[in-house]
Amino acid sequence: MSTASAPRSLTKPQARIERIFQSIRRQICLLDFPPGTILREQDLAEQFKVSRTPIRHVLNRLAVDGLVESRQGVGTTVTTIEFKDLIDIYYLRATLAEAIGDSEPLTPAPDVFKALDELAAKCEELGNAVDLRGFGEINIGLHTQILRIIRSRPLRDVSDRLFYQTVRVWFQIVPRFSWERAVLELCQEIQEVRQALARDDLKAVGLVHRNRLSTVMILLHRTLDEESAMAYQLA
Amino acid sequence: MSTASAPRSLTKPQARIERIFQSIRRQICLLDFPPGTILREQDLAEQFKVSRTPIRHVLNRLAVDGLVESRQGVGTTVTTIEFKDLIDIYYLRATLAEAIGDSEPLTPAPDVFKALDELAAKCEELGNAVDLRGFGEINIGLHTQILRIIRSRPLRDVSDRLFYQTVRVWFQIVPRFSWERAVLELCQEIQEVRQALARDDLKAVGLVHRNRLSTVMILLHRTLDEESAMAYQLA
DNA sequence: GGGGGTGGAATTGTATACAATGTACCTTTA
DNA sequence: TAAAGGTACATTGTATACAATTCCACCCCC
Repeated sequence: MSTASAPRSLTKPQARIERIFQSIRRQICLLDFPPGTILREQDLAEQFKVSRTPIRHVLNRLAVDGLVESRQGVGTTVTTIEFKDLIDIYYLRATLAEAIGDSEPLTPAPDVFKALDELAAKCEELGNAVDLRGFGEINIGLHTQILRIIRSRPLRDVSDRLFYQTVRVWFQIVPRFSWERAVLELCQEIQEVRQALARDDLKAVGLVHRNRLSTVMILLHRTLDEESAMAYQLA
Repeated sequence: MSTASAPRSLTKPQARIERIFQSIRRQICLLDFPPGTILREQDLAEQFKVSRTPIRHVLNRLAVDGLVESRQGVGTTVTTIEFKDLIDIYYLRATLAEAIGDSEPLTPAPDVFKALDELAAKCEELGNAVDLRGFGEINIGLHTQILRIIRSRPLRDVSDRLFYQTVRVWFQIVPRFSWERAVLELCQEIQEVRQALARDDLKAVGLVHRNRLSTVMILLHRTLDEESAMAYQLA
């Protein structure tokens, strides 16, 4: 991934680290770096044209979020989220989604609607051919817009972290499920969020979001049960 | 991953960083380092007998949690949590506390009871004289024990982070309120948590906890209103 | 032919020198 | 005298050399 031309003198160091962090996190969550990938600090340093030091800060933060794991003498590997944790996180996210609307109404910036419309358009196109990466990108896009209407900063921070801990699950779920239905439900959520937003009904936004999270959670439970059954058959 | 997970071995570098992290965080939250304090990396390095490098990792993590803030050329200062954020966090914590009991019952380790009894004893003693630091220590102790009965690791991690973002508020609240009542309510929560735990009623533990958080939240709202009134009078 | 030990290469963790930056104080000038 | 500018110092951010650790291939020995 090519980094933008670096006017280093104009960018504050913390902002640069933040950019690198988001870039690597995105690559992890879109499976450009699939689980198990070994990220070498030296390679990343060369890619981003910095030394290992700021890269280590970024990896350290990713490790706190559980997206990578560093072991001395081995390397920094992209993690696989435990299935059990995945369900727990989805339960948390569903709970928190209900809390989105519990604050005073927040009039969203006008470009939120534009962004949502663009996402909806892209999502429609997805129906034509299976494109998991595109699906992931739209998911991230929707998440980004939902974040923007959450007034409470702590809630925003927690939601963001939990989201990025779980996005990758779609790459496992969709193939075992139905591409058409996954796309359809994503389209529906975007539309419903947009409509709820248009009537300043934050509570509805939260509930729409909660319901889709809940759907995924049920799917995860089903998958877990199937795996348990498989294990039982083998035993 | 986070502080909630058990350290592997105290000899490994990651464990050492974890120890330093918890040490500094504790000192911040007990106001050994009051808000506004400038933490110099060199001083901390000498204090912990390491170089600046691991100290920087720790401070970086504390900065992510919002407990400190680093500015190049100035220093790393202990932050003051915004009042608005404080209320939001308490609302979040109250919401999450209700979710504690939503998982399958978890039989607590026997030493949880012992730890709670010790905390209760210490809390009784607090009634004799005002001791804000002791109050904070018991608060942290209670939190630590409650963490141990949360099965869901993601919920544990989030709860832990939010707790340490808000403990310091007691040092503001108690003086403006009533020392006796604060101690009494803390004692009550410890007792009620212990009782609920004794009958394997995790849901009750969560609700007891939620109720106290809710009490604090109301207090915070009241304080906020008073400050608004003051500002109004001045204007 | 197999098992275990040994050395080398690769990688993360640490220490340290240097660069960038902000603050305070002092100097100079209108 | 006050204000503007510059200079020195302290601090964080970065780069890099070195230490610690791990993995693996190779080889020796049985």
